[in-house]
Parts: sequence; structure tokens; C-alpha cells
Amino acid sequence: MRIGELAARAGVSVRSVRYYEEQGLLSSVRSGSGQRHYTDEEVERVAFIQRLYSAGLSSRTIAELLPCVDSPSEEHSEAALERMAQERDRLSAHIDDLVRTRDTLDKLMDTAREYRDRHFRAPVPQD
Amino acid sequence: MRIGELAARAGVSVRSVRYYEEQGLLSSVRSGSGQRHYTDEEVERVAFIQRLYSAGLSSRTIAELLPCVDSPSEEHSEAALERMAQERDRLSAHIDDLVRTRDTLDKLMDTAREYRDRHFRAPVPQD
DNA sequence: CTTGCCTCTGACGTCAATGTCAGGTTTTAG
DNA sequence: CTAAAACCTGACATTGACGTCAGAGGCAAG
Repeated sequence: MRIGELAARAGVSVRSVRYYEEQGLLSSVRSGSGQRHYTDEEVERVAFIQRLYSAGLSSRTIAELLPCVDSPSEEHSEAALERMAQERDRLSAHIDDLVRTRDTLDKLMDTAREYRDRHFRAPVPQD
Repeated sequence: MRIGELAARAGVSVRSVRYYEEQGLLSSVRSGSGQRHYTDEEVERVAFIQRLYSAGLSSRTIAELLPCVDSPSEEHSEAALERMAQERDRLSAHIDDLVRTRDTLDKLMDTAREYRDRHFRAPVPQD
């Protein structure tokens, strides 16, 4: 498939796909006229890249992880495993942080609801 | 305390504190010479703002939430509650996304470890 | 063949939070 | 008193993942 279809199927923009290639996260086979062609597998790959981005990883970090995903071989296996473990930990920490923030928000909402109910109207069952 | 101490205590840069004020997230009492002065409470506030930022909220969104935090009153209570619920949901979705990504990373690491152990050395107890 | 859509490269624009610098005032320590 | 350190405003720089546009070429349908 060509880049438009890939982008649509993966749910990203055409611009992003080109950007991923520029960053070395994705490769393409070029037709004689220079157009990029992809296989079905690339759809998943692009989607996965997106998820890593939205997990807060940078292009550089993703570029360091993907080779391990592609071909687990001796050369990068150890380094990549460490890198992945490290990013996994960062991710875990971030998740914990978000959960704490969500808890804080929950408490704030409870407070606000209580206040509202006490002052402005009868209590309602919460959600 | 002055801005330097506040920033240090809250773990952010002086620049950021000024920026928060510029965005209406924080207020300060000015001394005669124009220097900002803060109370201990502001330290927590700044730290909380930081957490909202790192949770992916924008200045604008934070600005919409903080008034509710400060003084739950009729005027913004309903709207702010909705806003908070909405952001809470966004946050939850994001957390779920991150957890899924972490799971994927875990699986990748398992695969890599298996590969390594099968090909290059005797199995070791995992972690 | 032509019309319309897709693609190409390359470059500049954007946005948000923050860094950084300049040029000047204020506060603090010795 | 004086030098260092901290603060002020204002403005421009940066970073990263894109958006967007220009100008040119590719490709299927009628």
C-alpha cells in the first residue's frame, strides 16, 4: 500500500509517517517513481510507534528500542534489554504519578460535590 | 519567601514560577520594590501545578480547574465539576494506554530474554 | 488526453513550556 | 560601603512532533 493508506489505517497523518522514516523508525520500499510502499505489517508498527510516543518516549529512545523489537540478536540484546527495562521503569513511575494526580483530582471533586450539595441542593447519588 | 526559595522548594525553575503567574495559575504579593513574595502554601500549589502539567494538562485547562480548587462556589462549581470529570476521564484513558504500552514492553522483554537465553547462555532466574 | 487525487522533496510555521540573555534594581553578606 | 547574589522586565531562542504550503511529478478513470 502507499503512504496515504498506511497513515489512514494506522490512524496517523501522512506527515507523521514521513517523519518516522526521517527519524529512522520506519523504512519503506520505493517504487521506480520514488513513491513509498508498505506491507500490512507496517500498520502495526506505526501504531506501536504512536503508542510509544504517547507514552512520552522520544524519537531517539524509540529508535534505540525498535532494533531489539525487530531482531533480537546478540549485538544489541544486552544493551537493548537494559534500555527497555529503564524505559519500562520510567513508564511505571510516570503511571504512578498520573494515578496520584488522578487521586488528587478525585478528592478535589469529592470536596467540590460535598460543598455543592451542602450549600446549593439536596445530595444526589454519586455517579 | 521570595521566588528563588519558592522555586527551589517546589522543585521547579524560577522561570517557570513567573510563567505560572503569567498564565494566571499563581498570584504573588509584591514588595515595594516589586519583588514577589509567597507563603508556604504556594509551595504545594506550585508542586500541584507541576503535577497537572506532567499529567498532560495545558495551562488553559489548569487555569479552568484551579478556581474550583481555591474556592468552591456556586458560580463555577457546576462547570468546573464537569471540567474536572472530563479531565479525570482523559487522564484515566491515558493511564490505561500507558499500562497497555507497558504490558507490550514487558512482553517484548520476555521475548528478548527468551531469545537470549536460548541462543547465548544458560537461563537465569528472571529478576 | 485530461482531470483529479495522491505523492514527492524541501522549507518554513506552530505551539507550549521553558531556557537564556541583556540591562537594570534590590537585597544580603562581609 | 561594596561586591556578590538574587530579583525585575522584556524579548528572543529552543525543542519536538508535527502542520502546511509550494512546485513538480505520478497514476487511475472517463
